[in-house]
Amino acid sequence: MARKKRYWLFKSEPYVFGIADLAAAPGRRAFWDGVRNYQARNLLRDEVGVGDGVLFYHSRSDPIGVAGEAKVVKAATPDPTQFDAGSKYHDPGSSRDDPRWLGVEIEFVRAFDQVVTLSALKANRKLASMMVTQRGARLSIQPVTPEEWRAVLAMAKG
DNA sequence: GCCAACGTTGGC
DNA sequence: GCCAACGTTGGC
Repeated sequence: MARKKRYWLFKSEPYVFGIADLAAAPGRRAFWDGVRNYQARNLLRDEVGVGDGVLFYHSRSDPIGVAGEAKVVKAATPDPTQFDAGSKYHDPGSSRDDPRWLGVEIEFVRAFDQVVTLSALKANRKLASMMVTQRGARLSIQPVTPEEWRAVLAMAKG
């Protein structure tokens, strides 16, 4: 019996790495690096699995919101940027024997014709308790319920 | 660019 | 182990 599919929202600043970059990546896949928050790291390590659905969210952009859909294709492995002294994600306190930071690999599924904006998410009563619509929700890897996932995809069609 | 909200650090 | 200071995130 396969594990149950889960859903997530991954935040990214599109001028660093956006849905278009994922679509243009080799094999339309990319390693999700740079997560440097323990709560997000723990989700990647313990909860995020192959086959899970990902809402690709653009933060600090215009428009802000969910820009497309991706899926997890490889479970968490050590994030190589933590060992790279030239990377802005370098963490001198992490060792190869006991890596502190992890990342998963995701694959492009589709870009929405129009971004489902944060203001539209906030206006949808079904999404009143969705994490991303809450004030001050900074977590970069957020759990999404199946109901929220369906509601967001329905908005993308509309 | 501002700044509120949040996470982390470090003195005690 | 508390909590003030500091650094970062991210909507506006």
